[in-house]
Amino acid sequence: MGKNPEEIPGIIISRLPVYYKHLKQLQESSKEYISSEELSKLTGLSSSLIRKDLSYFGTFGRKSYGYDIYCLFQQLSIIMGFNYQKNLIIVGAGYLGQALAYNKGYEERNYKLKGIFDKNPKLIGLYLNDIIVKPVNKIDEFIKKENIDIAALTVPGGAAQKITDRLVAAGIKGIWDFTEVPLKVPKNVLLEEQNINEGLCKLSCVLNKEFNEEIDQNCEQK
Amino acid sequence: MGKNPEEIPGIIISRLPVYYKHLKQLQESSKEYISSEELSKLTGLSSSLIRKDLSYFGTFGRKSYGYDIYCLFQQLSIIMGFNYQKNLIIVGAGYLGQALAYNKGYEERNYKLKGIFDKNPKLIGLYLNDIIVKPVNKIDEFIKKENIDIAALTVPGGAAQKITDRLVAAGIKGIWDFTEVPLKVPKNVLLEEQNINEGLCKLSCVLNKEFNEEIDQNCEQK
DNA sequence: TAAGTTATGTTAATAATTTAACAAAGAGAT
DNA sequence: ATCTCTTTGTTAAATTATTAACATAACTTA
Repeated sequence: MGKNPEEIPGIIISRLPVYYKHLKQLQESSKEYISSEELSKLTGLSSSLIRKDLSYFGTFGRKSYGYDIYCLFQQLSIIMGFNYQKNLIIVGAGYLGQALAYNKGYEERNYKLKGIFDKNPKLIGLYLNDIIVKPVNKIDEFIKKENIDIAALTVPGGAAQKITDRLVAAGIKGIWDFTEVPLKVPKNVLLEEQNINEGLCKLSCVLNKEFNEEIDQNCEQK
Repeated sequence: MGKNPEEIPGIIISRLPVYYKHLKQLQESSKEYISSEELSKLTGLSSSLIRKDLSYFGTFGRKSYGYDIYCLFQQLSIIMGFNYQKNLIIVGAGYLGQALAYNKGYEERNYKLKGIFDKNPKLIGLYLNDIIVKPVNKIDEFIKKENIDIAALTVPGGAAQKITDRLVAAGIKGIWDFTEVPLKVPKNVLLEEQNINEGLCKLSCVLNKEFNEEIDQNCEQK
């Protein structure tokens, strides 16, 4: 049929990696099928929600068996676009950029790390995971020639918007943004904010809540 | 009053770092007040939603002026628990662990990096951002003695659950999880999954959607 | 001091998401 | 072949989240 104009709800997309992670692990077991009820126990999501999420993309289950683990994993891979190659560059070869250079997650998702760029002369020429760090002034040409789809942005906040504009002008399709500053990109460019420190915010926010509740309880007891 | 038993909805918590980021940047300008309407333009969230989110925590605005940028920033910091110190350790001193050792985000959020652990003898003894890498067998004692609240987990997937159990047994309050595997923790321990590669999933999922739509359109034209 | 603006905080309406319920399909047992 | 059991995919209900509307408060100008 082709559910063309309808966008996949972001909230569903955000759960796909959860299913993916568990199905990947399940493949190491001898289990062949898994029910939505079992998946529910593993993921903490309700079985109803899992069935609904999956049914959004098609009919993958088998009545009274459940889902074929291998097939569902393959289907999810296709849904998440892992079946064709995406070309990636890293912009900023500091500590975080280096960690991304050695990240193990690219291959299974069919991302191909094509280049690493920095403006610091001390880093240029360095090899990271067999890829040489190039000067950032070659970046525009490289994006066009090598058909780069996605740029991981790990530059200091002050430089971020300027380099972003440049990436956009060169035709980048998506930015995997590790900076801490608000970036502006045109609507046709994807911006995926991967703010590391957001996790710290959530953790202390909830810890703080629990901490305050303890205090409240102590007060009430008096 | 004390809104005790009610938990802060996760969806609101997830927007707090967005407000925080923009207010931080706004402090560099000479602006003193900002309206929900202006914040809406910056964040892309509706002004109504912004007012509602903020009103969840109290009455911070001033009629016909808007919000005092500095005060709101301070309030958000308190809400997210940045007003008291959280002690942090990094478990796993590989590339990602090293990047986290040099992460600049701790100080402003009042996280204190107290220790780094690894089992690899080649890494033990190494100094990362002036902190020595210790052997992982000292970790239990360290957590208790140094009152560690949060552990950043950057070990290989295979070792993750085992070390998690150990952290939990030692009394850790939260785990900032960078592994790719599903972890099990008891309900009283916070688990914040900071899966780096989730961003790649979302990016290619949406790119894939657009790619398929282009194909669909080409087919229809025939 | 009154009229006109601005922008909040909150209530009401709408939309999105999740859960619950169940009919239908299929498998296994008798 | 029939009965029972399992588990899906889907429809309906309940819940949660977002947007729109507006009364109220406070500032500005005349």
